[in-house]
Amino acid sequence: MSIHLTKRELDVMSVVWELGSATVGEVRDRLTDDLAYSTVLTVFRTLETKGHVRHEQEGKAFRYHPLIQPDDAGDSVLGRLLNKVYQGSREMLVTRLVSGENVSPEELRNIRRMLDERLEEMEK
Amino acid sequence: MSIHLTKRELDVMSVVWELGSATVGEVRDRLTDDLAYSTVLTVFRTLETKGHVRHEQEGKAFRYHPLIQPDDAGDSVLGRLLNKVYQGSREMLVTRLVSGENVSPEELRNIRRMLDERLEEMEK
DNA sequence: AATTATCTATTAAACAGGTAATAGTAACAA
DNA sequence: TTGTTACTATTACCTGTTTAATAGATAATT
Repeated sequence: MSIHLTKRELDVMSVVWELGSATVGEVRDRLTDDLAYSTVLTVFRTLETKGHVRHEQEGKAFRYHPLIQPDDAGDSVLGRLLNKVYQGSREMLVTRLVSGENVSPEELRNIRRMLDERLEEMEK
Repeated sequence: MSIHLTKRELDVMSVVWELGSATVGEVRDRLTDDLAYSTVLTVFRTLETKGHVRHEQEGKAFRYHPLIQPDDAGDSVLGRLLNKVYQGSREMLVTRLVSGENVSPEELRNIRRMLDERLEEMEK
């Protein structure tokens, strides 16, 4: 049902999503942790086995394409977080999300506007 | 730095937070998955090793008390989710959080009000 | 053509997570 | 006091995750 990614798998998928598609080398260069080439390759292998990416040949290398989107992976985490940590209260979760210094007023206003639109949508 | 809980650890902590404190039996009774007594005990053991709970004797049983709060555990998950899945965009995350059928207009309005208050707070 | 660099494939090993059986212990009930 | 019950302690096993060394293949370079 819901997709679970391990920490490393998420690290790799994150880069793939960001770039649209990626090779082992590209991912390796972007990861903060300095992993061996074969390590990143192994992660891609498992991701492919699980059906989360596919690859095509590009020169001598493989280029990997995502078969799942961020939301697919996010939903399960978000759901568990919501229920197990914030007792199902979206408000509590968002409250925590927007507390902290580095959150700009603009971002808050954007979120508010999004909520307005969604509320209007629901009225209809 | 940030606290990481595994799936089962989170299941157990969730009950402990909800009840304020809990014994192995109490947790076991509340979990949807039917785990052996010793399984739940083992999870408590690791939680205690990691410093997330402490216990005191109560009759012949142990009563476990939380040493971390929901937010402590939530922040790391939320942070990783925000950065790896939603590319740092809180708006994208909240958008996904409030999409879905079972979100009431009231809840959305409450969140909006919370944002208003927080925005006002920032003006000062 | 030979060398070098870059890639994939294979294999494996160390570690963490999840589960529980079994043994031992303490309290309680008859 | 003896048996039963509810608990903790110990130990172990299986699976998945993470990491990488090494070998083999392919492309680029000189």
